[in-house]
Amino acid sequence: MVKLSNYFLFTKREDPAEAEVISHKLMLRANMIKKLSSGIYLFLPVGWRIFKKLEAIIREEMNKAGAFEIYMPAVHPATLWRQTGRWDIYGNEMLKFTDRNGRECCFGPTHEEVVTWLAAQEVKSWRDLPFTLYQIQVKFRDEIRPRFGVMRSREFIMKDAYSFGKSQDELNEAYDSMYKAYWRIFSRCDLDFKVVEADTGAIGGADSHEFIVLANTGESKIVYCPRCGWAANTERAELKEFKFKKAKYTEKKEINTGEAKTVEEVAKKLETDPSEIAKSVVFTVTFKSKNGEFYDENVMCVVRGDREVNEIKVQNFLSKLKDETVMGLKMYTGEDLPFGNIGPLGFDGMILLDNSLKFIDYFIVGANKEGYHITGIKAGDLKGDNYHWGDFAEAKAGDVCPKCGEALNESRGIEVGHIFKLGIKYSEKLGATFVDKDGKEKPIIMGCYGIGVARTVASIIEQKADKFGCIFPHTVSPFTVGVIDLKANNESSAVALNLYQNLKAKLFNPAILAEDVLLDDRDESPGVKFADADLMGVAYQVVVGRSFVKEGKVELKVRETGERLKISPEEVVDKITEFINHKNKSIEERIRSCPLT
RNA sequence: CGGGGCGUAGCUCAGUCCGGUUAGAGCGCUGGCUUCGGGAGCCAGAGGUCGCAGGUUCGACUCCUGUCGCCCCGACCA
Repeated sequence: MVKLSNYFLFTKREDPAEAEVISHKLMLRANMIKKLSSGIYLFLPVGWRIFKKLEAIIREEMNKAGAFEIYMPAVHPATLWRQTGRWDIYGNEMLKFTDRNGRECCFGPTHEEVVTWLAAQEVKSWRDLPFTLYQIQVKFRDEIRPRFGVMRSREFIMKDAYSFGKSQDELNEAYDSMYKAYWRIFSRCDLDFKVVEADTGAIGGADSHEFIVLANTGESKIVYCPRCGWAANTERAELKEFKFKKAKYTEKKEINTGEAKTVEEVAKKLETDPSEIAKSVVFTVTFKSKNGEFYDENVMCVVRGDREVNEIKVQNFLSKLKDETVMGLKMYTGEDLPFGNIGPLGFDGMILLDNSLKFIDYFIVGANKEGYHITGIKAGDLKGDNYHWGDFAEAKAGDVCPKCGEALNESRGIEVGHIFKLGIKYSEKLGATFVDKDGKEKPIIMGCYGIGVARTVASIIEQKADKFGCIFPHTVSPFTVGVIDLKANNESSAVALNLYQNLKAKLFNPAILAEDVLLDDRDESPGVKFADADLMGVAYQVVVGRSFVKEGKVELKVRETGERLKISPEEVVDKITEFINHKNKSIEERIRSCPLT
């Protein structure tokens, strides 16, 4: 029985001071979540119902994709994480502690180590493969700055899946099947999302895609091609060519640029385009060598002046080049360099040159001397053992699509899902091997696949909310139907109760082990009831009030479209079923648009 | 980790600069009456060790020191 008169719901009229973005404000106001401490939240009945409905969708799709559900512990021994080297790499984001016996532990930020340990324990033969395991479980990541409510919280629940196979083909197959499952999951949430090529970050591996919900408040930036559909995270987007520029200064010459330091200042002073200035940035890069020692090295990165350096690309390039782990990089802060006048000619150290510099005939570099720059430099002038050409620039709108040449669009979004082809990165280190048909012992080939469950809920709100509150499709709405009893007269309440009984029998939802219908029987004014139903995002609202007294009809309102119908109480169940079927059809259509079939 | 801001009733905030009786408002809450289609009205009421700990002072919500918590920005292009 969900009668609001005795339900646990305390909605707020005003925006809480602590919230910045719409989804966070609404989740707090609708009493879906409650903050206990920075980045740590309780889920309350309304919020937990939404969560449970989404969780059930995820579980259903994972099972349909052939994955097996398990549950792994939150607390892990340090030894496992030391074996993969991630005890250090994960750094302060991992919550570490020591138990009463002095054993070092961590609260798991992810589960590659544990699940690979499991596979190492159990898998022996090629006959045992392939399989995919998943769990919906709590994680802890001690984020630098938790933000936006449950969108970036420290403790959070993630669906994480791990595939194990004996060949690249089997990995590809598992990867594609997760891709399709994710497509179905986010389609069933009625989300507008894009799948983009992504960087693999701390998890590691080769191929990777992110599922990004388009929203202006998102923390991810993506570029996508309006013609061929190619899309990538700007951190990752491989750029092959740039719009070619012609330089104003073609003569090689040292010139006085005085106080001009930034690219913009120098370009203004020389009355030319910023793209003609080479932007030189020096990083202090911390490496971890094979024998576990940390050391720093200064590396210069040079991009065309209209570009920005992409640190992740720099990091990935360096770790591949040296075959060592890059722990991180910072801007170099030493006093010995003439900042604003530094350049790749005569710099003592490794120099990374971005391909964008090849798309201008001549450019201007810092002279490594206070107040001076050198004009008329060609890409060919930068030669030597310490020079490395590569892709180090961040993609942005207007860039050339590497697949078809069209100008790219840029958008912001929220990363709700991420899939990786891990390969043998973890299985090798943790001894997860199998004996193949040829009698040889080989490492298992792995993939991993994650969804932020609460983040997905927040992103639905973020993308759909209006001035009245949350909007959900019935698939994840806290209540598919809300019967609002305005207590117009004695008879009307009986009709409302009756409607509620009929609907809840029909709309019992096994996902939440409860009926999916709400009865607002509170002694409140009509405005309060309408406002609360809208705030929570009740998908279909049946109002029993004035029109019932006048004409014996109730009003059916569709939250998403605002559409209102006056119908007799007998028609309500059929009409709602009709709306739901219609919505399901459009969701089906979205599912069918998946590029993988 | 650096910078900024905030902490006063359940919530949103005044008051603090310039120390001085019983610390305020709106919303919410309790009781009563009226009302009943988009956050109703009137009346009566409850609710606060002013984040915490020290200090200065005849006197501290107010000034000083420390501490805890929360939020925002930055930690990236010289």
